[in-house]
Amino acid sequence: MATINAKAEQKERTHESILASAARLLRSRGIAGARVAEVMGGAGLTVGGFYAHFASKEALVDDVLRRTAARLRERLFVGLDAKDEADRAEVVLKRYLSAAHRDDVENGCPFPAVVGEVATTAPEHREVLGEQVETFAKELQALLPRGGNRLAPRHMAIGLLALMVGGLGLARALRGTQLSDEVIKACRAFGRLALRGDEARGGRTP
Amino acid sequence: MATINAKAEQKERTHESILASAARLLRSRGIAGARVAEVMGGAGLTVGGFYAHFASKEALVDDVLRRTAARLRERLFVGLDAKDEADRAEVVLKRYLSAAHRDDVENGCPFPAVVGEVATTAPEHREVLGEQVETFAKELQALLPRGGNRLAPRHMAIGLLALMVGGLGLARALRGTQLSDEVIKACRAFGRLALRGDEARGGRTP
DNA sequence: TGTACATCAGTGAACGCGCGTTCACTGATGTAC
DNA sequence: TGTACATCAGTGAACGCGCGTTCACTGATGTAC
Repeated sequence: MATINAKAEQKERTHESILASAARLLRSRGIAGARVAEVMGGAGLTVGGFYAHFASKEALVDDVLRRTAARLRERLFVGLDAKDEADRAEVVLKRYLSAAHRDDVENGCPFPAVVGEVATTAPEHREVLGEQVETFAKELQALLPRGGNRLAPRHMAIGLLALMVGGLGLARALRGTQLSDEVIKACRAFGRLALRGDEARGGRTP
Repeated sequence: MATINAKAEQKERTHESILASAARLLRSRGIAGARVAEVMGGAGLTVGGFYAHFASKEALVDDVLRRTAARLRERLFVGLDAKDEADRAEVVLKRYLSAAHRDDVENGCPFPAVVGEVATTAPEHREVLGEQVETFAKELQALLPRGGNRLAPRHMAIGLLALMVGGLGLARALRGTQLSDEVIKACRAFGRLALRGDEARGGRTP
């Protein structure tokens, strides 16, 4: 019997490296652009072996969406306990809307690469995307200061998410141009204004 | 000679109907999803004739992007002179972030369908997309009230654009779910808050 | 412990399909004389 | 005005290519006795 299951362990390692390769490709090339043969190549394997690990490309994409979204949340929401309650969301905003995040496509947020395709040609991933958007919004909402009075916290969280996804998506699409940098800066400032505007007591000025 | 150029006129009409068909398909299926054969079919023609009108699919997509973005601006920015200066941007926000706009994909904003692909698999359209984003931001900026003091008007315009594109993109990706409606509502409220927060005089509350 | 058999992750070629583009052809329109 | 020729928008089949998936095969690992 040797090791209890050297074979199963090896398979699990392979499975992980396929997922890692797919996670990189999905985020940098989108759903259609993440080709099965290339995913397997990125894991040091050949095409045919893919179906010993996943029922279909669709199943792979769903798995990868869940994992990359979860990893994004971890990275984005870590170490906020030490921060002042009023600053937490602003820290998230800065982490998300940064040139570093825009440029590190392979390890960043999967939403911008995927939202358009789910709307147009890949509705089969709508449910998973919905789950992940919902989870993200809920966790972000939990970080918001309680003092907000003008906007429901859930609306604040969803609005911030849309601003971040829209801003990062545009910035990535325009990568290399001056506008790309402006988009990041503008969305940061815009988000900060909304966050602080929610704290401000004053109504509209006459 | 008969009519001076019945042939040329017919060709121009055909050209327009190809563009109209492509405009519908590009917005509802994205770049890759808007197939040349289907575009021609939508104009009542067959594939082969396409190249009498466009040098390539790439050229068609660029033309369509320019036209659909221009038409969007017209629809979005029309009839605002009658409105109070402070309300104009809010009207645009409501027009853009509406269930009607989400559902009328074929006639709506082309950005959500296209941004992801330009970032991932179709960088050849980056320049045109950049032009259109720039133009949109400039025209939106011109509508903003002058009183704003906390946020540069250009940042306000770009932030609103990112929020709108991100919000509509998410809402379309999640079409048919409750979250989709929430996204629209939340982004509207979020954008309004930012617009009004910019007018408010008060700084942060202690 | 050894030996014969079973399992199954991974290989690499092949399959079927759909795409953008090309091309020989057609027929209606326009031109030359 | 009539006639022969030129033009060219549009047709529809074919081309080359890349994709997701299938499948017969392999060899290392695990099991039975």
